[in-house]
Amino acid sequence: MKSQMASRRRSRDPLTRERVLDTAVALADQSGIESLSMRKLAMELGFGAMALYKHVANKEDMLDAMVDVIFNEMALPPTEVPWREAMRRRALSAREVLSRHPWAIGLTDSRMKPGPANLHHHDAVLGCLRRAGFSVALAIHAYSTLDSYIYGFALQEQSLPFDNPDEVGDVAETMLEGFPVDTYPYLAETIVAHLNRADWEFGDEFERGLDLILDGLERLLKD
Amino acid sequence: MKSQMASRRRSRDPLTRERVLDTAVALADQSGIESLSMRKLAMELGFGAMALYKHVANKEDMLDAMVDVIFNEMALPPTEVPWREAMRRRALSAREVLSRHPWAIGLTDSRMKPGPANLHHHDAVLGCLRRAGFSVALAIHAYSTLDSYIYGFALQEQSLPFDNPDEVGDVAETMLEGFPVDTYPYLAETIVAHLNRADWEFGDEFERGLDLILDGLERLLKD
DNA sequence: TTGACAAGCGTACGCTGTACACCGTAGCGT
DNA sequence: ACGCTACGGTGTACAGCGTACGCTTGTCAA
Repeated sequence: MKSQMASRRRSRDPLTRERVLDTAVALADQSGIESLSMRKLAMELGFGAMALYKHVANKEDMLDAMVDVIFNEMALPPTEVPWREAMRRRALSAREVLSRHPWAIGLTDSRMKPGPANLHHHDAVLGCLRRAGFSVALAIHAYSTLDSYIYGFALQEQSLPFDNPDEVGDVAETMLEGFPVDTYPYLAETIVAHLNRADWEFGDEFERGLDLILDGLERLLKD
Repeated sequence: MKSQMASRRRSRDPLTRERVLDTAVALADQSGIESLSMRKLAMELGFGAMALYKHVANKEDMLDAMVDVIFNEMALPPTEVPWREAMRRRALSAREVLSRHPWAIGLTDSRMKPGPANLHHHDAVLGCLRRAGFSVALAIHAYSTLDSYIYGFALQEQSLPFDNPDEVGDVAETMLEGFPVDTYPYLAETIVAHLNRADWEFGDEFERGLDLILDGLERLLKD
């Protein structure tokens, strides 16, 4: 009789921190971080709002933990390949994860408290570089440059005014109508150029820039 | 008699959109964007909360406009110097502005509506590159790579756990106490290395990475 | 059996953004 | 000179937010 009751509500298994965080991430993915409220999250889980606070100190703490959850999704640099390929794979994975969870990027705002997954990731990346012969200073430099690029690209990608490649043409057209071509001649030129290349994907730029940076780092390492 | 009254309150001159935006930026700079509320902003200006809405459609609109205000602060690439130097100066200016207004970085979240200053800036940068001989595709590539780096660096800088170079030593020490050295050996190594270099500034990394990217772009341009 | 403890609930408080009705004044057409 | 309109600023009100606090209930140890 008790077990019959248990299956009435889809979420009547007990609440856990993990379940809270995973659901919060899912909700943020589908509706945006700004619309994620404790009440809605609790309702989604089938509990009262205050139940969450038994598993999470407060919303700040929850957001920090959510960031660590998505850090956990990013692939560590594989150890069995040369540093350049390892860094490349990690970067691609990081970008992919960040574009699945775009809200995580802006969340670093004043969020200067790294979680364990974050620390572990940092350690793995630094280790990969050090073992490949990078000095401590050069490893920091490489890391800083690569991560700046990765996060920055994700940030830009997220704020593009289109969501998928098909829309590029439409957006370009409406933009051209909107503003005077002679005020922004180069911008206009660029947009027109993309009207004719329906196959263009902003995402492809990522690997080109990444390789440019990796080339530079390789050169620095050789000296 | 009227003019005597006029000087009673420091803000009794009429409200303008510009005054609203400037004060909002100042308030965000000093107390963080998350504590910027319409009521507090209005009070700072010496008006009722709803008075703001005569000059700003809503908070979203205001935030968009604030971003454009800080875009206006960033130096355009100068036209009288070669492209590489022009890009370099623009990048340094952009970073400086973003580090004075850190809240602006995270604000691009879903803020895919560029203001006029933003568009003008884009146009100037693209123009600088095109005039220097970059093809449209290469100009986009260069722009995307540089801006990703600039924004990403600002993002990272903002989320560092220290606010000025003097604190680096202290933070490093407390971090080392906090976590097991053998769990994060490379991280620990890196921290220790910085304990001994009190003169290190994360900001210096910016120019090194920037030059690395500019080197790469120069090579691409030559082909 | 008792007693402690943990999980979840309900209510309430102070804060937020902003819709709406209202008012005084400046400027304009007549 | 008169009246009208439009505009800038105000006050109130409402729904939604994060969360402090006290309560109930179920579980397990002693």
